[in-house]
Amino acid sequence: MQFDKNKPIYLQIKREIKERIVRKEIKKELPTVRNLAKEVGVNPNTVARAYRDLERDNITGSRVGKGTWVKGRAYSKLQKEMVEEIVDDFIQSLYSLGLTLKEIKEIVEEIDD
Amino acid sequence: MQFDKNKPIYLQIKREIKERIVRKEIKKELPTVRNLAKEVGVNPNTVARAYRDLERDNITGSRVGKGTWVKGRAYSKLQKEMVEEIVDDFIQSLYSLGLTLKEIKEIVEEIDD
Amino acid sequence: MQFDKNKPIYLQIKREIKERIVRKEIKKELPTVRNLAKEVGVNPNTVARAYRDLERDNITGSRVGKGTWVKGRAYSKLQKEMVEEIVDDFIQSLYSLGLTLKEIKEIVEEIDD
Amino acid sequence: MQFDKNKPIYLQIKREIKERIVRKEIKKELPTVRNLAKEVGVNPNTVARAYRDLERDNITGSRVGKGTWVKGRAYSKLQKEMVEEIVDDFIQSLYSLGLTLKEIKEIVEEIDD
DNA sequence: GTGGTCTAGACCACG
DNA sequence: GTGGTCTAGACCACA
Repeated sequence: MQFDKNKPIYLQIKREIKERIVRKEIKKELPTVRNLAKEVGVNPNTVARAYRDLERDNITGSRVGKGTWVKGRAYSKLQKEMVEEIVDDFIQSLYSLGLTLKEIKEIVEEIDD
Repeated sequence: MQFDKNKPIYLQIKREIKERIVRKEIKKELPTVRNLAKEVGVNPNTVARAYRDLERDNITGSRVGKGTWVKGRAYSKLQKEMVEEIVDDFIQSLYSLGLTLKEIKEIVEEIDD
Repeated sequence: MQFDKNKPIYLQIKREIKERIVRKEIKKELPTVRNLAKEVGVNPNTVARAYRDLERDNITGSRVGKGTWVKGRAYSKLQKEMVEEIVDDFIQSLYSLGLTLKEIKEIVEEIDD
Repeated sequence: MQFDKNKPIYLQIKREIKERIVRKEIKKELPTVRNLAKEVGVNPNTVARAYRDLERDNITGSRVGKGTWVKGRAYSKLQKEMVEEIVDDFIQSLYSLGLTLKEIKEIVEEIDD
């Protein structure tokens, strides 16, 4: 995995996990701390910190000896929350530049990539 | 001014200035370092650093005793650059969640705020 | 049964058993390891560990083929010990916040739940 | 500072800080991470973790280069929250042993330590 | 084998 | 000088 060196790695891992959950690549069990650490090439502590954050946000649960898993209702909640946040930030950012909602919609309509 | 504590203040000030330029609230003269520092409630050093960055990015020019001003072609360049970056990030973020361009456009169309 | 994830399950089970003894819901015979494991939804090993602890603390006795039982004087001893510990912890915790015994007593008097 | 080896040190530090705030021994500025680490004899990372937790709980704020401080309304909120939690736990624990509110109140009235 | 905690030591950018 | 991040490596108790 490639990391943006300007952002904390543990936050990038956290986001990656959340995206995998929303894309349904992770349905229940998360990789173990050590396995993911090896996979992405970082220290296990760094992955553990991302996992701690996810659990604090009520997205995952864990138990020593049992592993880490996605909580029951996390998927649908996550999907909705993340899309909303991204859209809100987008609108807000363009508002800050003085664009109107009409102009924003026109810009998006013309995207063809 | 409210600052997001996860991002360096000097970068938030820099962005604020750029937004004011794009919104044409600043047309030529920037506030003095001291005045802006007082206005947003931070150390003058922090504002000075933002100003240094803006000059390095060729957006502003300055001379001792003459203050700081927006360079000639900065406005149109800035406007285009910032909008592009915001839109690209937006599309990329939703792609990462598995959405298609069609779905993204539908979401934006339905915004009514 | 609901478990506090910050405490070892076997300790929570141990406590649950002790509470049942003090509440006289268990007078002599303890449930078998397997039955209790099924009842509370954990691995029998975890229950077995709790039972081992109880026996080590001289609260229960067991013999193969005869099951596990509460020892003769355990009830009154347990009752006294547990209440004392809870009360001491309570007083100590409020002392740590700077409250006086008088204030603590007033708080308790006003409870009406 | 003495630590209970059965509980995570960072949680004990967190609690200690909260108690100091409620007792008004800390009014605004917290000790720096490194100073507190030296004072209590643990690794700075351990103190940093406690501080992170406090900030997550909206009790403190911090900035790199500026230090850590108690947030404006944290004191009164903390005082109330901590007392409530301790009292609730106390009542709940004795309920679990089968005591009635009347019995609990009698026990507390008789404390003379 | 699992997550959790802790130490030691390093580096970084902010203010 | 400050908090924040990261690595390396160790130990622990739980399941």
